[in-house]
Amino acid sequence: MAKNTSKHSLLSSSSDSPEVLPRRQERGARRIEQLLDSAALVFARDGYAKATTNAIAAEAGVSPGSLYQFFRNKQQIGEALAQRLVQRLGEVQASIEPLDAREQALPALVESITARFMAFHSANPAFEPLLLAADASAELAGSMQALHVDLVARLQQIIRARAPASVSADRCHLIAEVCILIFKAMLQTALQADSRRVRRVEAELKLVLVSYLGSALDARA
Amino acid sequence: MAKNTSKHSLLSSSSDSPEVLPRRQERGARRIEQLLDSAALVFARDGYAKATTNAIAAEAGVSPGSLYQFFRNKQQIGEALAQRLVQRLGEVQASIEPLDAREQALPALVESITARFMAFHSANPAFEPLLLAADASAELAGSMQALHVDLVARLQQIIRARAPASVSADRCHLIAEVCILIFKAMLQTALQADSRRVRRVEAELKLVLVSYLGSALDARA
Amino acid sequence: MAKNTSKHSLLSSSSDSPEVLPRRQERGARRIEQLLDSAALVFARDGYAKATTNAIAAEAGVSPGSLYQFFRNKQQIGEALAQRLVQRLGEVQASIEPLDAREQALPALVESITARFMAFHSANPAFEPLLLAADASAELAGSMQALHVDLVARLQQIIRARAPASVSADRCHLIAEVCILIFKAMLQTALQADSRRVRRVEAELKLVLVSYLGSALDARA
Amino acid sequence: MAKNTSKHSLLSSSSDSPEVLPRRQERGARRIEQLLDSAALVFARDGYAKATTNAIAAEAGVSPGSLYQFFRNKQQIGEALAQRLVQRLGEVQASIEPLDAREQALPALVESITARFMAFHSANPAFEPLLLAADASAELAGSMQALHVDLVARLQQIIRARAPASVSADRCHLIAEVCILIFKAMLQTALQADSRRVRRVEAELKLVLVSYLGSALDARA
DNA sequence: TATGAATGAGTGTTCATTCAT
DNA sequence: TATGAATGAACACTCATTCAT
Repeated sequence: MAKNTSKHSLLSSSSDSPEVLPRRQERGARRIEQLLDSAALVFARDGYAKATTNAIAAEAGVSPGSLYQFFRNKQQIGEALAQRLVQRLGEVQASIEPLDAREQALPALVESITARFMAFHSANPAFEPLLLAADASAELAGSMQALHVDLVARLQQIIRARAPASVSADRCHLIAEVCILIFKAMLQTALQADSRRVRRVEAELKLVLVSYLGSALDARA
Repeated sequence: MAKNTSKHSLLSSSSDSPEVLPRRQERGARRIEQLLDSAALVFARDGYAKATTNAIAAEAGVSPGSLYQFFRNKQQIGEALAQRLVQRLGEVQASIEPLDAREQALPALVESITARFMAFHSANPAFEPLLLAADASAELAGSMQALHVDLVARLQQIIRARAPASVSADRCHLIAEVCILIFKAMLQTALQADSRRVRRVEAELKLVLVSYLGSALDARA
Repeated sequence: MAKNTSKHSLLSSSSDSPEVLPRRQERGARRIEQLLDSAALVFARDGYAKATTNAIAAEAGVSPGSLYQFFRNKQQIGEALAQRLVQRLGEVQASIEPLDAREQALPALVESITARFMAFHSANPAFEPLLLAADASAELAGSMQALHVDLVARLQQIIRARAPASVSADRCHLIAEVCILIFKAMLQTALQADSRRVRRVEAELKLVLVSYLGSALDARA
Repeated sequence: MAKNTSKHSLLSSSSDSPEVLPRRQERGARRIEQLLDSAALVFARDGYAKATTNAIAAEAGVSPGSLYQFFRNKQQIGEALAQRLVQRLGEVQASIEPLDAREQALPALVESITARFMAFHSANPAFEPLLLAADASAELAGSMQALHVDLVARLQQIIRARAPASVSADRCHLIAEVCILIFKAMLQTALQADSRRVRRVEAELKLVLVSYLGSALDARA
């Protein structure tokens, strides 16, 4: 039942699971985390395409060969990173109490979702380069798709809680998808040097979401 | 009418006569167009980062060396392509009669702008990979910036024509910028195989824009 | 006696134990020697400018990539070779008992210095192409400068031992420098096919040196 | 008898030869001179090996194709330049009254020869890079050999005039050869930035020559 | 398990030379 | 004759991946 025996769980410890994990696996899991951290750093610094596996290994202070003990190839590193992001997203959401979507005013709702999204982005610097790489070269599309789907699913739940009965589940899904698209757009401006401009664009995108959700979730729609 | 509207000449004209361009330069310009066409194809197929200059040359049916007769390096090919997009955008806009922005209903306005944008995208397959490359690696950021600025400026004009006096030019600029961001997001879904889903997302993004512009350009705002 | 007199290590030692060098590093150092040998051969055969890194790798029986595991680029290969020459020069000088410069007659002194110089040249076929490359393209000038300086310094010592007190250290330096210049000129004839002519020129250059040193070190000068 | 119908003669004019040269050839000769001037410049700037034919053409303001109308390949350009140097050397020598070798004191003789040599070097910036290229890659050795031989022959004459009868022609040749070697060594220092050092070395090399010639031409030798 | 040397196809780019105009 | 585009083999160098130790 406990799903968090997953190797890569940040929270897993040797005692939280009834079956005691061998030291070996534990060490291996720690190593993987460490390597993914380095990969995230390098991807964030150089972008996925320009990042080299050697640079990742060097960043982690291990040899290239060691890297390949844990990952079949570069792509798999990206995929594992994406998986980790999915998982962390889950942890974040689980750790905080769910938004009281029904009660909050739309602007406040958008504000809080946005804030979380941006916070997640800040805390996970590999988030955005992976998103871009997935769009740009389709080699990561598969694994990032999982992240996308996860993101959409989470948002869909919130939206459904808020939507009038007249709005179908399917429609909610679509709406969630579009919101995610807009969040991604936001992400890409977030990198820019001019932070004042970034803040203005962010504020504006919140307005976009509020307006859009206002129309889309209108009971009369 | 005059032939020297030659658009992309990288060659310095010997300036003998303003009227007649030497055959040589004409041929050179044609070659450049042809090479850019091939580059666009390859960028669209493989993405900017994975595209190789040799592949571009092969696609154009010329030797690698020929490519470098016209472009200093790979980056410059991307830049020239971006320039060409800027210019084509201008041509498109010039060729059609200006939108009567003041008269059209908001949905119709959004519809027509979107349609043009998507048509441009379809007609220029390199548009989107370049956009992505610019976001992903910053080596094209400079030249794509120009395209972005151009896009924003054009949209800003339309928006200003439509906006009430209470909305400042600066704000119009911001609004235009945000719209472009949303258009870009649209682009990225446009590539997907499932065309039905694409159409639904597109329809939804139009709703996004209509809602947003409705709020943003509201005289009472 | 200790093994860690390893000479050319470009690798940072992990400094675990001063006594026993890891096998790895030893192998690496050997490989570097081997690669430099091949480089010396190829430089000697083709000259520095025309030598290709691929040819050097092929000569060493390794892949091009292997070369770059040890050297950043072609220039660095030349530089490492120059360093090795400097070091070997030191070894040679250390291995033989110092010339009793004060006692020997000038012709005998010149003869023995010349003989060593030419022997060194014969034993190190890359000596001369590197010297030429340094003169011709300035990209190796820096590292060959070191060799030049070393050469001059060694000769200066010998000359000072011999010179009367009236000759300043500075002047000795200049004299040494000029002698080295003449040695270099000698080197360039040493390559020629006609060995009889070579021997005659060599004999003549010794006369040059004897005459010159005779004048320059004359107590009355 | 008149040997200066040679195409490349700097001094040839349409009237100095009994057979009137067609305009075509005249123009061609001028073009060749012009191209060689550019080549000299580029060789002096970049060295022979790094100089590109395209750069030479560009420097001359002509197309690469034009260059190959006059020279079969890069090597031939170097060779033509060498030939021109030989010829200019002849002109220089012819234009000034011959050294009164017999009368001058040795130091004065050396001084004047050196001065001419260095002046020639300054006036012909391609002199030295070609010399180096000839030594470094043997592809120019043939044509530079001609220059070398010419140089030696000229010097041999002077030396013979000065040498006592006891010194054979053959020996004079050898002496001349060695002097040229020393001159070349001088050339290589002449490029250096530190002009004070250059002058000191030059002075010293004159001493070398005086001492050497003093010994070599001594009647008792 | 960890290392780091080894691999080798492939990358962007160059440049002497040719050729159509 | 002059042009400049075209050529293409070659170059220096990279990097994802493998392998001997």
